[in-house]
Amino acid sequence: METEAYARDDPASHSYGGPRRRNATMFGPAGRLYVYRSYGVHWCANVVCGREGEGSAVLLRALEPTAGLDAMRARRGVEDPALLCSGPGRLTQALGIDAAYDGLRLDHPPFRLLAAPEPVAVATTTRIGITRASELPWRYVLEGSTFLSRRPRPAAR
DNA sequence: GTATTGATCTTCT
DNA sequence: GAAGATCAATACA
Repeated sequence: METEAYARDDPASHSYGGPRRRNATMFGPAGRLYVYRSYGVHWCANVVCGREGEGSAVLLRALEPTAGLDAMRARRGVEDPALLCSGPGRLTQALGIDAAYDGLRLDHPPFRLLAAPEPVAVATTTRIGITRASELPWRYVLEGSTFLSRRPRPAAR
């Protein structure tokens, strides 16, 4: 439901400044998962894209829980589906993703790659939660979704 | 309702 | 020793 793009020549990106130990996965081949520790508390998951050595990735900021709701609730300790995966740290906690998943291919188990069921309406906004280059319009959300990391409104009434 | 802060890890200076 | 692609609890209006 919500993603953010990070590029090589992007001051907010981990790949900014070239390959290092932590961001090695970002510079690997596309289609892998890049997992890192955020603020010492959360895990964040990215999909590596671009060519090998390019160092770009897409941060998964929110998704709509459609399966395994009970497992997600157990891991999160939250009931409301709208709060299960609405944020990068929440998302990884709900899915049980940690450093062990860093570098894994998304087209191999335990993951699966599926085609989008239908065209979706995507809105573009500025990025969130970063201190550098936050003005770049590289955040992409599903139009009208109620599962975003920052709600547009407390449900129209 | 908005604003502030603690938690606590990895990397970099 | 500081900063950071965050979250949730607490403080304040």
